[in-house]
Amino acid sequence: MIRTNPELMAYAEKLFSKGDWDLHEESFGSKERIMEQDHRYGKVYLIREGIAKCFISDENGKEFIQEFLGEGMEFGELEVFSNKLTICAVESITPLKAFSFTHGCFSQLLENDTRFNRLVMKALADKIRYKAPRHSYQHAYPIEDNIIRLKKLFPEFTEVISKKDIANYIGITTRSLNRALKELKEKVDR
Amino acid sequence: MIRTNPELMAYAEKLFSKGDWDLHEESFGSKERIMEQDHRYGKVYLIREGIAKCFISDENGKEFIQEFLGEGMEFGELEVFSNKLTICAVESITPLKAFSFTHGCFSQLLENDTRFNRLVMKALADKIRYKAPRHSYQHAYPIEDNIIRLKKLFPEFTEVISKKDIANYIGITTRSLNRALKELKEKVDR
DNA sequence: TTATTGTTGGGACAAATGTCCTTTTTTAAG
DNA sequence: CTTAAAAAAGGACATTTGTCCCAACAATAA
Repeated sequence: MIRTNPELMAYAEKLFSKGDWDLHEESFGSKERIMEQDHRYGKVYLIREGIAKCFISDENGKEFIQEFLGEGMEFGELEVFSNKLTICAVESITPLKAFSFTHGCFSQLLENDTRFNRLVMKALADKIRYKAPRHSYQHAYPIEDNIIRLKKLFPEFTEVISKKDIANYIGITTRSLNRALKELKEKVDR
Repeated sequence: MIRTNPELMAYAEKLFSKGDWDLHEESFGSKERIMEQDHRYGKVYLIREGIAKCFISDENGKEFIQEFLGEGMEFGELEVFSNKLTICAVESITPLKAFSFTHGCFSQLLENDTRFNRLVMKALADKIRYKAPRHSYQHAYPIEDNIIRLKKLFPEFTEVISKKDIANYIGITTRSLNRALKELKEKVDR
């Protein structure tokens, strides 16, 4: 549920400590908006510590959460390749520390550092791999099954993430989430 | 709805005609299963001509279509980076011609050909960009709106793709699709 | 402390969607 | 041309989920 990428994390740490590259660390408080949707930025971020959410919102203000980002996850990287506007907003859930690359620096690293290139490529591939079954599962099964699945994957999810965010992640209303949670508890009690 | 990638297509064409690389062309009839889910293959395909569907199916046999692949779209490339099993099955809808790269060849191209590397990277990024709003939209809006949207994007979609596939793409049953289509027509007639 | 706002939990009803079948239409095969 | 098989359309009903509320309970600021 909260995705991480230890390998990329470790490599970024190494790059940072070597200091050859124009790599910075930025800090954010919790609930801070780091990126807006449909905007243009010149930076790629890589989370060093903390949790953020990456989400799309529509005209009616409904949010749909794409991913919860943990250590080693990047965001803002898609815009390096296509020069389009951001599709997601990113907001910190906990206080955050993140590395930031300028687009230029990120591009140069991709070109000159084969290992970095491969790690970023793999990170992209993983994002795709991860999304596919998630959405199909959410459609195909009732809400209850989805919650059971989340609980197995990430037992403490209700403590870290608000009900609203969880609902927006599954793509349902909080009302439906509560209903499902209640029915689940009743089943367990019986 | 049916995705394409002309840039990558053109570049593959060029690579193929130069003949420096171990690149082959394969042909498939319509409704042929090219890749199974949860299997391992040693090849990456790039569609040269025709349309295929890429889908996940669950234990109950329900299919959920991830993408309709047209010219210039790759599949089987994710497994080059992570050495895991396929998450999707791929089946041709129309007769198909496709380039095939061995994993080895694909990897070497990535390492030695900067332009190829960048094109593949961009293709991955586009797959992510494309998926995000699609799923959020499908959740947030009623079926009818989704169909109107598809019609705008791809007016002739009912002629090429079966109702069942369209329903599996939107993540609904054929019954619901028919109901929505009927109501739409009635609204237009009035 | 006292408002104030935000989060959570849930009742009642409406609307959307799925399930199960049957009928009609189209396509393919003999 | 006829028949079998597959795809499309839709009726009737059940179920799920959403909408619109309101109440309880924090957490926060004044």
